[in-house]
Amino acid sequence: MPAAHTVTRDPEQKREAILDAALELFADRGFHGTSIPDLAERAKVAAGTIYRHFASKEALVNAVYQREKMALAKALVPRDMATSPRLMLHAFFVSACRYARERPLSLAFLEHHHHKDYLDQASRDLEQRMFAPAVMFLHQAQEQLAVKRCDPELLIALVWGMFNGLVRGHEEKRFALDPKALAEAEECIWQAIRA
Amino acid sequence: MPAAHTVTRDPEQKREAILDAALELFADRGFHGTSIPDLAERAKVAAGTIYRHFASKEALVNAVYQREKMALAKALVPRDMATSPRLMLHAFFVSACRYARERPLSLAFLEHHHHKDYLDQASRDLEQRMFAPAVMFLHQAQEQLAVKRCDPELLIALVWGMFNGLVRGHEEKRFALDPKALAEAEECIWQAIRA
DNA sequence: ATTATCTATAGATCTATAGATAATGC
DNA sequence: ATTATCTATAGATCTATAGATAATGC
Repeated sequence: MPAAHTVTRDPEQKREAILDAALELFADRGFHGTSIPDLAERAKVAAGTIYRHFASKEALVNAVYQREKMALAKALVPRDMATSPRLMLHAFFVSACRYARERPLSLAFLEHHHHKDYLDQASRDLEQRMFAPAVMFLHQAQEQLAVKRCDPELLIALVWGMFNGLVRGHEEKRFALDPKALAEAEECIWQAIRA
Repeated sequence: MPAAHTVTRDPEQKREAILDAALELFADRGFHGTSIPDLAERAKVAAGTIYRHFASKEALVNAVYQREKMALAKALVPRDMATSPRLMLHAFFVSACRYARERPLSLAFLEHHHHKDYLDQASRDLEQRMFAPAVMFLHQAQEQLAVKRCDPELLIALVWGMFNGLVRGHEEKRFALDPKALAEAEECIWQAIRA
């Protein structure tokens, strides 16, 4: 049994603590706005310890990016492709809103660090994988004549743009996102893409 | 006539050169990612000169923010309120796209510096003034039963979100914004908000 | 004995300013 | 003579590391 003042020594736990602190501070102040001592203090870890887990500050931000991007991609993957296009959009919208509610810092971090020059190729590649199921769904829905026959990438940009606008407006307290507002927003998104 | 190696000494011109350099570098690398020597080099000015024109780095970024936000607000103000809601949206969309095409750095800067903690009250207040005409237009269009009767702020968030998604997707070369794609996108936006 | 962590700090930045220099106005 | 600009640098950061310390495994 360790002494009372002893802190955790499980390396994996420290690593997670550093990643969690990095998510919070990078989301809040940005990459260049956050210093290693800031991160160390928030993670309750010495500054030097960070460099035992990550080769550099850039390697750390890439690790956070990949962890969060994969978490978001997983949260948005559809349960089943069998239902109607309208119900598929509903499922997507509900999943996205749940993620925004449960992991707001993750979404803010991903928005702020999108396509920054310190992100490496592995981080950038996750962008493609994230929207791949959505592109497939849209193709299918277009063949059923349920969705407008534009470039699926264009439709995705519009839908994701609306969702981001919604999240941002809510964060800035320009409107509340009660069930009524969410239902209205979902219907707007559907009208935007339906054939 | 000044000697050949002499650089400009018009203070107003230096000030503009500093603001222009700041727009470019802050848009590209962010506030904390840009140093005073970086700015001085880009503006072809000595580092000390920047502090003669702006009290601090924060005062400089606020000056850029206010200049660009006002330019965008001016570009988006409708010429006349007499036409139909559909034509009003068309005029807005055309204006926004022209701004994105002609001043891409301005739009990127405003997106990246939106609601950052180093922005002062004067910078934040411009947000309200920018969307005021849009809110008025939406109220009017709702009374004509041309636009969905949701909270106008919600509709603005969706429309502006779609426009941002469009610009970002284009920057990332996920799709081209030729006249056909622009017309399709405009129609999606209209379908999203129409009654 | 080995390995993770912390302490302390080297060396390279960064913001901001003080004082020297050069260009204009009277 | 006055004012903008530049040069040089003080002082406060920052990233990253070297070496000391503390916790575990054999």
